Amino acid sequence: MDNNNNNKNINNNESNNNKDNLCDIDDKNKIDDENVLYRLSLNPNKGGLQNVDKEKINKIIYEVSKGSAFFKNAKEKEKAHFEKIKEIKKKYLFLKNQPMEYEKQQMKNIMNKMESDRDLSQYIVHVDMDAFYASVEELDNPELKNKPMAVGSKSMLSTANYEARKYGVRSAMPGYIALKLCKNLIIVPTRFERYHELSHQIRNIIANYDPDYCPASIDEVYLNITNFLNDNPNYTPSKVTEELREEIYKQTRLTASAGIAPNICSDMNKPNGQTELKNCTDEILKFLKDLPIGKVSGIGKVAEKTLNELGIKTCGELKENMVYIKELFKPSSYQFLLSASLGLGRTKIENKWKRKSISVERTFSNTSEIQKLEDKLHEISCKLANDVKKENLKGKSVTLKLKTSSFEILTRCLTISKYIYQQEDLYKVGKKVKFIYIIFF
DNA sequence: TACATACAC
DNA sequence: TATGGTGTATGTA
Repeated sequence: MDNNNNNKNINNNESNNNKDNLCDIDDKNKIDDENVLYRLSLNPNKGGLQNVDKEKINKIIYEVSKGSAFFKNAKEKEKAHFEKIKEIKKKYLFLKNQPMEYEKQQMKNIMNKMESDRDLSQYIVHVDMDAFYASVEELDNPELKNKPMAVGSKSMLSTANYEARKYGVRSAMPGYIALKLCKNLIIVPTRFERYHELSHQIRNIIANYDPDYCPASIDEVYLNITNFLNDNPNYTPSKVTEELREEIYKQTRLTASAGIAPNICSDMNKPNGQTELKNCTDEILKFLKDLPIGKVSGIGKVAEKTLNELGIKTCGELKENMVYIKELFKPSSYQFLLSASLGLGRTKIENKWKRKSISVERTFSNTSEIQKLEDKLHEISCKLANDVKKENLKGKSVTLKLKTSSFEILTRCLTISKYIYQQEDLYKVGKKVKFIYIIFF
């Protein structure tokens, strides 16, 4: 009997354990996959419209993606990140149990110093075109208006109009997945020349308010309107920004959104809106207090998740935890996060951009034929030589980047003694980096 | 210098 | 059928 009972107990325990283990594995996989979805930037929570059925959208995206090599690769990366987070968490818990009195005082001093250096004299405006590519397509083809539409291809979308965003369609989403979310979605191909043309037009308008404006991308500009305000005392920052946006609309029939702030710029009121943050420390800190850290430019999916795992979700919480961040992160990350937590952005707009690299990359279907790879190398070296010639550049470091069929990215780099710029030389050096093929065969 | 990772758009 | 292209910064070895 005893034996039997014992056996039974053991059996029960074992089966319970097994069951628990299975549950754990199932749950863990489920959580992992959710994390992967989030990592893929397909989480509709971020940016865009709020009134989307997030659950439904995520489910569709998951069903389409889950078996793919792309998803598998993302999952591997997610696992690696999870390990890193575990380490950081461990250190964090340890630090949390320390008094850290000295460090806390030190952090207070650092913050006070930075606070007293805060420059509130400059009025910086960040102008951002609404769904730029999509809006340009609607402009040139009004029939597309009020219909769900995205710019790109079945493989990849650049932008979606607001009608399409209601279905969860987003930039950086493959078109074929977008079509599952919205079967009436119209996908139009990109026309970069046209976007550049309008971008140029928009920058000319902006130059009237600050000739030293700084383009941040094809559809985004930073400008300093302090001088303009001094020269035109009857204007307020809001009024300048309104007029500027109106002028853009008048001349291009495209809408822009803007953030006005002394040192932190945000696009809280999109589309076709603007938000002003007064040049006043209290208002800046109040704004930051509940601002999700992921909204800060420079904090992407990885950093956001790392911080979230430490229980830090807002800039206010970030500020409160800076003592620990200083110990847990690398100096430059710490410096960046410290500035972000205080809302210290740029107060100087500089547009002395100097190119540091130039590149060409092409994605092609899976192959392991050397000839095809060499043909590709030839193709990109031609395009690169062309671009290099246009800008009168030369270089002596050549990097070859390879994406495998499992979406792993490998780079191999070779630095040579003299500067080159001709296609033949680029191709030759590219071929020299051939041990990249060895990985294959 | 070589390579990887993160980030923005 | 199918998950891009260009450029920058930074950490690590």
